Amino acid sequence: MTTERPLRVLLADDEHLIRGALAALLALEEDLVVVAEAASGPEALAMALAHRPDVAVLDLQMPGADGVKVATSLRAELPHCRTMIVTSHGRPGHLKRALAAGVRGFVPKTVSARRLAEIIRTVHAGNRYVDPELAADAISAGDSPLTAREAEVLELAADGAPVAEIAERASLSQGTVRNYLSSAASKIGAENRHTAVRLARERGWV
Amino acid sequence: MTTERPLRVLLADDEHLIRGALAALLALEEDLVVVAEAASGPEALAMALAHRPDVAVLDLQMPGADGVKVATSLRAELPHCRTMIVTSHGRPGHLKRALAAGVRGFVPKTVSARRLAEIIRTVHAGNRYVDPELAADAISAGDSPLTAREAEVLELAADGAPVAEIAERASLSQGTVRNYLSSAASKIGAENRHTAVRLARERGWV
DNA sequence: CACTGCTCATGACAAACGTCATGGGGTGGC
DNA sequence: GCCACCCCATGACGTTTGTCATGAGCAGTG
Repeated sequence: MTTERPLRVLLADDEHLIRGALAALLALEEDLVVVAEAASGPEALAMALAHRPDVAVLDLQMPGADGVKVATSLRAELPHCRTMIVTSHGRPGHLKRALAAGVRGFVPKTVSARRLAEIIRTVHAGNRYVDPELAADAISAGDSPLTAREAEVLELAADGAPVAEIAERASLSQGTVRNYLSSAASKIGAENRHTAVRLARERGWV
Repeated sequence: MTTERPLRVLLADDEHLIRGALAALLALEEDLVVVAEAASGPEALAMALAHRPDVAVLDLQMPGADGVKVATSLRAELPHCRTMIVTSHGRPGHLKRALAAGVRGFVPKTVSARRLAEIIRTVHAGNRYVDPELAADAISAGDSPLTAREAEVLELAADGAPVAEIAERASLSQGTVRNYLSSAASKIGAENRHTAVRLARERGWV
């Protein structure tokens, strides 16, 4: 691990404080070099295309496009580049979305920098790494019992919009919307759609 | 700034990655020394009492007790210690709560480490610092138009509970609850209580 | 003291919502 | 080809909400 070509890393996080600090810590690792930094989704994509990193470390929540979206685009445009997600809130749903997008690493920000460096190497080697606790959460939350439309309608109900508005935005009749909301709520075990939205959010089903 | 006694800093953030990285960056500043780190609210309090820092840099969201609660306790138990909050999401309400708790600095995590160090010095010198953008948000959100009971009832409605449950938990009649919710929603300009809850949250009125 | 504003309540009405039964159309599996 | 399951809709029903008018008790203010 001395004379080898260093592992090129892209760092994307909208929080300057964290991104800078992270870059500084990763720079301490001899075999890693941070070749680019980005503060938003689109910027991350542009930087990746310009600097062609081996591994892209993406924050989940960024302006423009979140980490998973960036990972999806990256997979298409820069297939050799491995992607991993670092996040503060480990919702089960995010993990699922990320894995579906071809992300190979998923870690909470509670890990240490040294550990993160190890995981970057693991991911670069072609292996996967998912934080055990997050994985356990995802398993215990189970798979979503909701159908595609139920989930969609529930999402439209998220900000407290009345049925009429949801119906219009989904191009459905009001009756249909109420049916979907009703079945979604009963599947989730909620008394009304508002608590249903909350619970579905917590379990990563929307 | 060479022979002076260094400025003692406590760092509290539940995200190990960020806390460690931050400590490393602040260590680069000659006049600052991180004397303690904590990963939770209670731990932050204990560490502060043990190490008596000059400035406590607290994350807003931590397990156990959030940054503002810690600041409140700190103010009582360690009055000479200045407190400041660093946060990812700058909700106007948080800022108001923080200032009321005697916090002297309030910054988003989008600032650079160098800037943070400057602000730590500013706060230590007895001055206040509030991120201009967050301050503007707080001002534009204005003061809450809600009466005490309206806010209380709205809060009980936060998780989507039906009126009957709210009435029971508030020891009010259902009719009264509906009146409060109605007037609160109309004051806020929301169509129903659920959006009212959301908007009130965003503006820091609950 | 009159006035204003908050608190709490009741009753009543319309609108919105949750639930159920029912049915047609589509897709995929066995 | 049958069956299961999803998608979408309609109509009907009872319940929950939102809104309004009204009024009593109780501060605090000028």
